[in-house]
Order: sequence, then structure tokens, then C-alpha cells
Amino acid sequence: MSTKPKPHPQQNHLLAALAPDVQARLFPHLELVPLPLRSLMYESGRTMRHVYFPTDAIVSLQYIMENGASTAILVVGNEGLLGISLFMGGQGTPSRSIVQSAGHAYRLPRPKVKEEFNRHGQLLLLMLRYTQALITQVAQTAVCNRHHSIDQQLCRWLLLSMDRLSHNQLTMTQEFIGNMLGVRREGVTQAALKLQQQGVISYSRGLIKVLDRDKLEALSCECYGVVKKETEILLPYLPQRQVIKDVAAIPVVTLPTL
Amino acid sequence: MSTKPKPHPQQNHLLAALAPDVQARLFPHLELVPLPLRSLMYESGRTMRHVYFPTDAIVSLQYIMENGASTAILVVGNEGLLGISLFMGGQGTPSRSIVQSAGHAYRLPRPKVKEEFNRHGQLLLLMLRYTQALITQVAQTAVCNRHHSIDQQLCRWLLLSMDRLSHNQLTMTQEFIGNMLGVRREGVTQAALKLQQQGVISYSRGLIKVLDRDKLEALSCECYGVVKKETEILLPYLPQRQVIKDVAAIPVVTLPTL
DNA sequence: CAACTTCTGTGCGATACCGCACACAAGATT
DNA sequence: AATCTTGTGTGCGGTATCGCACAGAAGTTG
Repeated sequence: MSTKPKPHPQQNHLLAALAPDVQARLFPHLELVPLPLRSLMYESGRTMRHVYFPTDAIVSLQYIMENGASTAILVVGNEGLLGISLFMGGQGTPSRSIVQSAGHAYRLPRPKVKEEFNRHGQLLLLMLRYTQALITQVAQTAVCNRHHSIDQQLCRWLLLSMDRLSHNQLTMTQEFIGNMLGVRREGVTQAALKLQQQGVISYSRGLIKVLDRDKLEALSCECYGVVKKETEILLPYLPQRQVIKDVAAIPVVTLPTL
Repeated sequence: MSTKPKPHPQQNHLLAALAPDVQARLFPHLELVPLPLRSLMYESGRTMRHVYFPTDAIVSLQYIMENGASTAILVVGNEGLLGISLFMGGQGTPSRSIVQSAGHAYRLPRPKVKEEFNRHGQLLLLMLRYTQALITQVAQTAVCNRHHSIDQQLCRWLLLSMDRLSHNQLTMTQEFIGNMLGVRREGVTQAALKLQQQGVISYSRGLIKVLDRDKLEALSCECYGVVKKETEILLPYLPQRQVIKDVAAIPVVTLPTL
């Protein structure tokens, strides 16, 4: 086992934006959870027991149809959280959450979330704001699914993923992207080929490198920009505070295999 | 002017579900607003000043693309409310709200909503639960747009509208439905023809009558059922209470022309 | 009644995407 | 090296939907 440095809770923008006293209250109850590539964090019908705040992982939320077809409706990274039903009032959602880029998340158990909800403090306000941004993303996905080509949607998808990473490499096959966009793998192949020929990306066997981000944005549909702009209005980036010193004291948890 | 009986606040399920003391506190601050067919209740970029609780009107929320194409992502009737951004934390949303079936709504001004939010009472809990149901509807719309035929989506649309009416007649042209579904008018014509030939609906010049609701459900995609089921879990129907006696005392407001 | 507007029906070629089948290429396993 | 698995490229016919053009039908207005 190597001793890689633990990710810090402040890598998650929502946690980072909290006032020092709120951080001091909450952080002792956080648990660090490694999120391996392609692991399932949630499956329809189950009950979520934690809210997850990703630090360096990306999670996709997808709906599965009766015939097995699927579509991703949302991408969550360190700008957000997973498990809104815990404070919105439901037990779960008819969706599935899959780790799209390996990393970690800090999680807060349900009772603590409830406690914080009742306290009616800063965390609740942030969670609700994030939820509103989330709705925008889902809605724009609906519009995009209706009106835009696979080419455009692939660009949007790559950008959504890029924004939540600190580097420019994505680990996902065209088959996987097809599942996320709800289109055929061959359709993704065609679109990816065009992008590669234009020098926007390069890829091989599940490893995609983004070479020209500006061009990618230019080739994407407006949906990416609309959501980004709206999110920035709702969740303006707040300077990270440094409060916790002893990250090492936070326990590490292993997700049960699903 | 005729003296039709005013709709009662309790016709809105969320208001009806409130405890008597909450109703007593809130209802004096409600205003009745007539919602004429096709009027615009909200347009992207504006600031919403009220939360609207429809009693007998239906409102559609749509996103407009740069090229003018549009798609409805949500239908709101007496089961819900309009203006979630007022308590979720934003100023507005990049969407447009149009009255799809004439009727009325009671509205609560922003300061009162805020007050109620801070009180952290039953109304907030209900609004959040409704918001979660709303997310499910938007997400399912995204999936539906990706995977289902115009035929199926027309059925879903008719059912969504039917559920929010007390009768079986819809006043909307095929052109209008096309705008809502984000498809061509001709596509709607084809789908509607099939339904009429099967005796499921009959229609003429903007007036649609649903003749066989069961068949409509059978012909619809699963999306309708998924959302309905999820909504029923989140917002089980609560018996209506009768508290307010003097409905006539509630002021009637006219929406500014947009 | 005539003229006009609105709504609905229909035809036709173009296009995007699908489903399927298969070939090939890059790693992984033995 | 031989084999196997996984990921990617390609071709082909089928289908849903589009964009456009136009015709007819049902109300509306003058």
C-alpha cells in the first residue's frame, strides 16, 4: 500500500464554502470513501444512508428504462454532492449512480444530515442552491436530448467531465459514453473520429485526452454554456478556507461491493 | 362579469395538506390570480416575486434554445407550485412558464415565502418534497426525449395534462403540442390521427377530448407511470381540511400583460 | 356570402440515427 | 508465440423524424 496523501474535504467546493465554525462542527463526522472506477454508488430502490461530497471523483447519475436502455441525466464532481433525497425528503430516487472517474468522496451519515437540516444553517442553504443548479443541468439535458446531434452531445459530455477533473484525461470507452448519452456505441465512434481528425482529442482503448478545449467548446451545443453560467450564478466560487489540520484523523471507509 | 364561485385554496394539494394553524397563518396573505390561456407567467431572466399554487390551471415550463426551438420539461397543476427558485435560493431560472390550461392560482409574495422558509415549518418540508418529485419529472422527460417515439410522448403529454384537470377536454392545438414536445406539428398530426382512429381521443381545431384513458396509458411509454408512482410516494394524497370560510375576502389580482 | 385566418392532413426527398454484422487492432493471458 | 478479450472502425439496409410545400377544412371577420 502506498501512502498517497489523503484528499482534503476542502477540495469539495460546497464543504470549502462553509464557515469555519460549521466546518469545525461537521468535519469530525465525515468519512473518507474511495470511489473506484465504475463502481455503483446507488441503485434504484435502495435507501441512501449518506450524503457524498466528491473531492476528486466524478459520478454520473443515470435512469434505466425497462428495456435496459439508459441515459445519464447528471454529472456530479467536486462542485456538488450526491444524495439530495436525504434532505429533500424522499427515500431514494429511481436512478443509478456510477463512478465515472475514480477518486474519493467524503460522506456524512443521514442522522447528521438531518441534524444539520434542522439546524437550518449554511449547509442547508448551500445544498438547496446546489439542488437548483442540478435541476438546471437535468432540464438542459432533456432539451439537449431532443434537439442536438451526437457530435454536439459528445462535446458537451467531455466538457462536463473535464470541468470536474484537474487533468485532461478521461478514462472511458466509447461503449460507456454511449450508455451515458443513450446512443449507440457506433455513433460515439463516428463523433469521436471527427473530433480526433480535427485535433480536438486523441484517444485509444478507453483513454481520451483533450487537446483543444476551446475548440471543444466551440463544437459543443449551447447546453454546456447555459448550465455552466447558471451554476456560476447560483454557486459563485468561494475562496477555500483552511480549517482542518488533521486530515489523517478522518476515517477511511470501504464501500460494500454492489 | 359573471359571479362564478372563486376557486378555493384547498384545491391546491400542497396548500390543502397544511395543518390548520399553518393555513390560518398563510391564507390571509394569499392572492388569487386568474391565469388566462397561453399567458406567460415567467420568462427567463426576470425575477419571480411570488410562489404560485395553481388550483385549476395547468402551467408548462419550457426551455427555449438559441434557435427558437423549445421543449417543455415540466407540467405543474394543482398538485404543485411554481417558483421553486424563491425557496431554493436562486433569482430565477433559464426557463419560460406558459399557461397551458386556463384557471387560477393563489400566490404568496416573496417576503412571506422567505418568512415561512425561515420558520422551517411544514410548508418548507412540503415544498422540498414537491421539488424532489419535480426533479424526477424533469429527469424522466430527459430520458423520454432520448428513447421514445412521438406517438408515445403524445400519450404521456395528454396524461400529464389530464391528471391535472377535473374534466377530459384539453384546449391546445397540435402546433402547441409540437412546441411542448419539441417536435414538428406534422409529427403531432400523425400521432393524433392514430389515436383518433383507435378511438382513444377525438379532436377538432384545438379541442381534444380523451375518450379512453386506459388505452392512452397502455399506449404511453413507461415514463408517465414512473413519475406518477414516484410522485405518489413523495406526496401521498392527504385528506383536504376545511379551514378558511371566507374565501371571498381573498383579493384577486390581475397579472401584468407580458 | 366572401374573404381571411387558423388548424389539420398529406406528400416527398433529405438526414440522423438505429440494429446488425463483421473486420481489425491493441493489450492481456497462457 | 498463440490465444483470448476488449475496444474501435466500417458497411448496409431500415426507420423515425425533419424541412418544406401545399391543399383542404373549420371557424371568424367584414
